[in-house]
This record gives sequence, C-alpha cells and structure tokens, in this order.
Amino acid sequence: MFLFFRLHHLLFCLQGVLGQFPCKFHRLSFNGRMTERYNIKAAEQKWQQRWTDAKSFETPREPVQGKQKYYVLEMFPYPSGKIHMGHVRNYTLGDVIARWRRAQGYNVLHPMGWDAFGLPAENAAMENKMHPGAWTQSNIAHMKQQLQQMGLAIDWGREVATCNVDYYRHQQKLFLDFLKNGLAYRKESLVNWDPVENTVLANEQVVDGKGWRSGAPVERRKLNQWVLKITAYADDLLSALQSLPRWPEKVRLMQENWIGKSQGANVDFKLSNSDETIRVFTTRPDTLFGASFIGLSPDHPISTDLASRHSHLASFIQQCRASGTSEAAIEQAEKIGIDTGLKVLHPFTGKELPVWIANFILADYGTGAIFACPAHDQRDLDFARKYNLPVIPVVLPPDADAQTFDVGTEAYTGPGKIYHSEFLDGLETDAARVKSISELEKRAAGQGIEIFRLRDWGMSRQRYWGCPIPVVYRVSDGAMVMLPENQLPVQLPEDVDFDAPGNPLDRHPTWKYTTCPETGEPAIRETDTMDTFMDSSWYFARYTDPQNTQKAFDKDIADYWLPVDQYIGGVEHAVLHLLYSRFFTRAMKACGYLSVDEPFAGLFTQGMVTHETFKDANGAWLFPEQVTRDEKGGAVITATGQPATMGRIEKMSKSKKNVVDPQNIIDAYGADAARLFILSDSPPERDLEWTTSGIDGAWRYVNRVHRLISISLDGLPAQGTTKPDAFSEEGLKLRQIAHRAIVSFGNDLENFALNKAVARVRELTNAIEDLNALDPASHQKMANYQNDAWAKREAIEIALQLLAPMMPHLAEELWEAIGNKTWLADTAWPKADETLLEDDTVTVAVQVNGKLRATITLPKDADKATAEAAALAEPNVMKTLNGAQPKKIIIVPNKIVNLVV
RNA sequence: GGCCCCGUGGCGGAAUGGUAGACGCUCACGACUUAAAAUCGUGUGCCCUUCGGGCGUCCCGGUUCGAGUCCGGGCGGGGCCA
Repeated sequence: MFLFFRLHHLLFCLQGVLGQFPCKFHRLSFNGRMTERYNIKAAEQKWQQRWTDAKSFETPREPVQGKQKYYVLEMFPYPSGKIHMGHVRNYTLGDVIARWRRAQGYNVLHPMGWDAFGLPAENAAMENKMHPGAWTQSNIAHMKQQLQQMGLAIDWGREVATCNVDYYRHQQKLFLDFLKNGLAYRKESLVNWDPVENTVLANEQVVDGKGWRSGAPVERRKLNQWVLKITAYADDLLSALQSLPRWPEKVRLMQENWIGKSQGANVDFKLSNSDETIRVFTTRPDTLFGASFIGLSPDHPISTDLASRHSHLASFIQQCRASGTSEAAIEQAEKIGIDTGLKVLHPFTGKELPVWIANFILADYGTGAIFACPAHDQRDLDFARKYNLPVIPVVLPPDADAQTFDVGTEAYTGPGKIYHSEFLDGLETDAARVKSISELEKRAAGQGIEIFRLRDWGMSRQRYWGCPIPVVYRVSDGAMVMLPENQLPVQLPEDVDFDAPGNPLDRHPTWKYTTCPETGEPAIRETDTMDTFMDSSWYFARYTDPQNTQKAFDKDIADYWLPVDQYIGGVEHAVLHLLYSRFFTRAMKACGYLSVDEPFAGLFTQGMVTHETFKDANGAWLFPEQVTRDEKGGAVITATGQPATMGRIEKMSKSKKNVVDPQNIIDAYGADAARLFILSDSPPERDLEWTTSGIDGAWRYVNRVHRLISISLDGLPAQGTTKPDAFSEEGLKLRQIAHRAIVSFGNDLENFALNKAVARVRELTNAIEDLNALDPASHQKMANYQNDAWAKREAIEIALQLLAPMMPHLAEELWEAIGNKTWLADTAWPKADETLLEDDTVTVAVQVNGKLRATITLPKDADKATAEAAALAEPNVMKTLNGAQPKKIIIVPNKIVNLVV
C-alpha cells in the first residue's frame, strides 16, 4: 500500500515514529543557520493533546451572554469502519468555518456523532458472526480516533450515537408524540417485497426489478406499515423553500420537483349501467374532449373487486405486481392493459368510454385512475396504439393546420389552441383548463384540486438494527396500544441470531411477548423498527442538549441554537434526509418540542472526491499503486510491464479500486497537508480530483511555511512591540499585502470560496519570502528599513492567523515559536487597517478601440483630463493612433481609458 | 423528452461588463551538491524573427466604447425529474 509514496515521506514517517531517528534530512543548513526541520507528527499530536486537555472546543450547555451563536454542522457519518476522503473533505470544510467563526467571537457549536443504525451492521453480523452492536461500537472507536487525528475543533463532549439507548429512547417518545398528534399512522400500503430475504426493500434497493442482495424478483405486496404524515406539510415544505436563500438553488429545485405540486381536477365518470362513478385525477382538464378510455391502476378498489369475480383479470393484476413500485420501474416496464368490459359516460358529451386496467397507472398518485387522452400524453398514446384505441387530437400546436394535423407516434404535450371540443373551442390551453373546471363544477361532475407527488413516509423496516417502535398489539382483540412513557425505552434484545433470513426480532423466543399496558393481557410487540432516516432527522437538535436524560432536549436551549447556521454535506442527501429533517422540525414544533420551522438556515453541498481509474487488458480494475505512468502519459502495470488502460476520473469507490485511504495520507504527510490539499485545488462545491502531485504540493507548503518562519526569527521584534511610525517602501508593501489578505480572505470564506482563500494566504507568505530575499545592501539603502522587522512580524502573525482554520497544528506551532504565550485557538481574528487597503496610485489600462495598448500609473481618483492627457502621451498609444483624433474617449476613473477612433 | 448547471493554458482553477490566466500542479533551464533527492532562482496560452505585434475563454450571431461575463441559436459534458 505504501509503495507509491516517495522515499522521503517514508523516512519522514519513520522519523515521526522513532523520535530522534538519525537521518540526514533532519537538520538543514539554511543561510548559515541550523534549522530544525518540522516534525509534523510530534507537533500535531502535541496540539491535539493540548486542545483536548484544555477543552478548547467545548461549548457550555447554557447560552453565552454577549456573544452571537453560530452552529456549524457537518452531516454525521455512518460508522462503516474507517473514514474516507469524502469525510476528510466534509469535516475539513466544516472545521474551517467553525474555527474561523470562533476566532471572530461567535459562541460556536460544532459537534459530531454517529448515524449508527442500519443494514451494514446486520450484514457484517451475518458474515463475521459478530453482534451488530459490537461491530458498530468498534467502528466508532476507530473512526473517532481517525477524526481526532485530523485536528478538528469539535466538542467531543456532545458526541451521540443513534444506536445508543440514551439516544433512541427519546426517539421513541418523539414517535409516540407524533402518533398522538396524528402525524403517524398505520396504513396498508404497497411495498417492494423481497421473497428471499423476507423483508421490505426501499426503492433504491431494487435494481432492475430484483432485490439488490438476493437477486430475487421483487414483488409488490400490501403490508401494514407505519407511516409518517409528511404530506400534511407538503404545501409548507414547498413554499418555505423560498425562506432559505442560503441553500443552493439546485437543492431547492430538487425538493420542489420531489414535492411535485400540480394543479388539476378530479373528474367523476358515471358508469353507464349503474349509479356508481369512477373518480379520476387529471392535470389536463383542457383535453377532456380527447378522452378515449378510462385507465385504472391494478390496485384500484374497482380492479380488486373485478378480479375477485373474473379470473383473467385476477391473473393480469398478478402479472402487474411482479414489477417494482417505483415510478422509474413502472415507467420502464412495457405498458400492458386489459379491457374490463365496463363502460363510463363522458361528463360533457355523454359518450361511452371503455374502462381498462393498465400497469402504468400508479395506485397512490391522484385517485389511482385516469382518463386517457392519447393525442396529448405519450404513455396514453403508446397504450392506445398498442390496443387500437382511438386517438382524438384536441390541442392544435401553434404552427399546425387543423385540417392536416395528425398525431403519429409522438403525442403533442405543448400549449396550443383547443379544437374538436365544443365550448372549449378556440381557447388557449391555459384558459381551457380554467373553463373546463368551472364547467365540471357547474355540472357537479368534478372540481379543481391541487395534488402533490410527495407521499407519506413509510418508515417500517423489517430489521433488527434500528430503533424499536414502542407499541404492542393485544392478542385478544388485536388492538394497537401505545406504551406509556414509564415503560420506555423499548430496548433491543442482545441475544439475536442472524442465521435465517428475515427479521430476528420477529422470531426471537421471548422479546416480542409482553403484556398490554392497559389491561395486562398478553400482547405482542411491534417487531418492525424505524427507518434510519428517522434517526438523522432530529440529531441536530439533540446535539444542543445531548446529555439530557429527561427529554430529547431542552426547548429553550434548542431554540437558542437552532436553526443550524451552516450545514455541510453531500448533495446525495438533497432530497430525502434534508426533506425529512425539515418535516421533523415542523412535527416537533407541532408537538411542542421547539419553536423553529427550519432546521438548516444555511446549506452547503460539497462535491465528490474523485480519482483516476485503471484497468488491465481483461478489464479488471487496478489500484493506482499497481500502475506506473510513463513520460508519454500512458500507463503500465508495474509488476508485469503489461499496458494498463486509463479509465475515466470517477468518484472514489472500492469497486473501482480508485481509493486513497486518508489514514495513509495523514501518516505520511500529516493532517495539515491533507486538510490544505483538500481545500486548495477546486471550489468546494465542485468535484475534487485527488492527485499525488497535489498532496505533495500541500506537504511542500507546510514545510516551506515552517522554514520561512524559522529563518525569520532572527531580529524579529518581541510580541507586542510598539508600531513604528514609518516603514521602507518594501515594508509598506508587505503591510498592505497582509492587510488586504485579511479582507479578501474573509470575503472568500463568507462565499465558501476556500480555494481562493488558500491562494490569498499563499500570496501573503510569498510576499514575506520576497522581503526575506531582498539583498541586504539594497534594503539598507531604503528609508526606515530598520522598522521592516516589525512589518515582517505583523505579516507573519496575520499569515498564521489566516492559516489557523486550515492548518491549525502548523499555525499553533509557529505562533508559539514566534513567542506568543496564548494559543491561536484563543486568539481573536485580525482586523484590517483601513489606511493600508487603498493605494495612492492606481494602474489604469489604456485601450484604443477596446484593445489594450498601454498601462499608465495615475494618482488615485485623478480627474478625467489628467487621465486623458496621460493616456494620449503614451508612446505606444500615439503610435497606434498614428495622428488620428479620437472620436470619443471613455474614462472609467481608476480603471480604464478607452480611445475610440 | 422537460427543467437546471457547466464548457477559460498541458492540468486544477482565478477574473463587481473594464489590463484574461490570481494561486497551485506539471514541465524546462539554472544555482547548490562528488552525485541524487530536497531546497532556491528563472521561464511556461498559441503564433510571428526581436523591440514589438497578431491570435486567443466550445461554435455562430447580437447588445455595448468595451463581452470569459449579458441576450438568442447550436455543439459537448453533468445533474434532477419524467
């Protein structure tokens, strides 16, 4: 694994491990001075220990008076075993913000914990014969130690793990409160059922209609499920997105699409041989005259009823259930249907329409029934063509001719003029919708309605490793009974086996048998557990008061800290986790837990960490360290000399073998270098390509800064020395660069442009090097040169303060080395001196016809006449003008002079 | 198919409508070294013979004194929803 690291890194590790390992790199001679080389390992450990011992980043439980609060949160990790580069990026971003806000004087909350329930622990239990709890706890211990090695400014005193009873007991109480407030209910609903694993699968766990692990064809099954009433907030969750300006537009849009509000109408079609009606939902009431048949979902009550009497319908419905329940699965499946023989009457024309059962109609969207207008809906058209049903165009596209317009195999779904539609004729589609609805309402045959794509949240999982649902079912009458608070928590039993498929709780010999809290009669526990998304839907609130044993959290404390000021995580949670958390916050408010509406005021979604991929001649993936690059950019397999093909640059993943283990990086380069590289190359919202040369560059910078400051120590004035009145030209320049860096660095952080912030601080250290590199003889000829040491100290202090959020260990170490007694972690953010931000002179570009011909130096805010005269006097400008008189002269003060000829 | 985002040197990326390429990576040359590594210095968009000039931000068109940036139409890549 370590082969790909260069030799010097290896030696460096050894030096760290063995302490005073005699190594010729250990001491370097520079400018005749012996300089200690930076011992990364020792320094990082030293400061981590100091911060821990001093509880530097622990936040008091009670609100701090006189300070504004700032809650920084990164999405907590699943304890899979060890951290990956995505974690490094996520937690480094958050740490920079937390340390920076802290230095700015905010009362910062920056906690960490573990999303610790979930399926992988059960899989591990099956494979390794290890209890899910033990597996999880040991993963947590290892990952915590890894995160601590990163030097994160985290309040570890607030650590939570969702699998601990201390945490999930409150979740059970929360669930009961939701239940009492009508926000949770039991519902028979369709699920993806894996017949081999005997469990429900989430849609994303169904791949090509088969269970992702068992490979068995998934069935649609009706099951009693616990459901959370997220749809009660559908409208609010949608409209409140506008109150979240600090969320990425992209995420708000994705949630908007997910909630999927549509305006439409319910239309009642009367059956021709009875008084019963079929209610359909449509978003296109303007196309009602184009209706050619009625379609029912296979799970519509009428379908079920008919199937009980007609075996050919029953077997058709059975066939439909063989595919998954997701919209994508239904969309991709071939459209099939069957004529029921029933007829309905069109509410406007009175004409008879046939009723079909079709597999592409969703049971729980709208009413589970549609009217089909094949001319203007692609799915309806495909279906109509297949079964030879009529296609009646009623919307004329803007450029089409009514006589010749014909629908072939492509439905026209755009706007246009209505025709073939009696009283709607001549109207535009939008107006026709309105008119059609009012006409339906007039005839009591329907009404306008808004519906949402968002469904209630089915949260039952037939799993062991999740939060138990605190209800029981009385055996005598089957009644569901909530457990009273004094019988909480319902703890998971420890003695479970994973030898058989299905839910170990369900087959546990004793756990599920209990008594009814109301009557004392025998009762059976709910053996489903909660979806792990519930665990992560309120952890941000628990962090505000994590040690509270009485309740989930104190209301006043949660109200003080929430909403989270800056939440950071991957865009893959743009919909589910973030939407669930927004729902939970509203539900918790409804139950009196807190007073805020939105959990996350600011959201930042980071890009992925990617890496190049390699394959051998047989197409098998290769680890990057198995491959050597040649000069021409090709690659060969190091061991065999066979050529390797370079694949795309992709997200790091074990399956493609393009992973770099952060542990190896921290061991070889140190946490600061890893943090710096992950911040420097790409804007945080974009994908970052991990490269060896990139981390090498960051490592070089760590050592370079250390060297720079080590060699600058001679002649540096003591900390707190009074500022001299005047500096040399060079000294003044350095001061200006330093103070401008404070401003631009701050702006960059405000905008999350951390790559630019890194560039700014590098400019500053480059400028300090420039001053050091000045030839002493010429420097000493400058006025006031002896005061430049003060300017240098100031610049170094500012540089270290700006570096501190990114490379905290190095910054602390050097801060101490220049004689500071207090720590950077406790030092206030520097303030820029206004007088140093602006120059007396400015460089102005001179253009002729928009093309740059010269640059001139002018006093700041010079008047236009001066600028014009200076521009015209430039030799190169005179040459280009060649005697011609400018027709027009545009002067933007301090920026540009444009001569138009 | 609809909606959204993105296209800038060899590479990652900078540029409130105002000097395109900050900062870094790569590479080349030089210094130091017996040598190498490390480090330091110089150069590095393309083209022309230099001073200097020409061309350059995916393509085509537009607005503007001035467009990487704004508008319209393409092409290419990605995301979400179908």
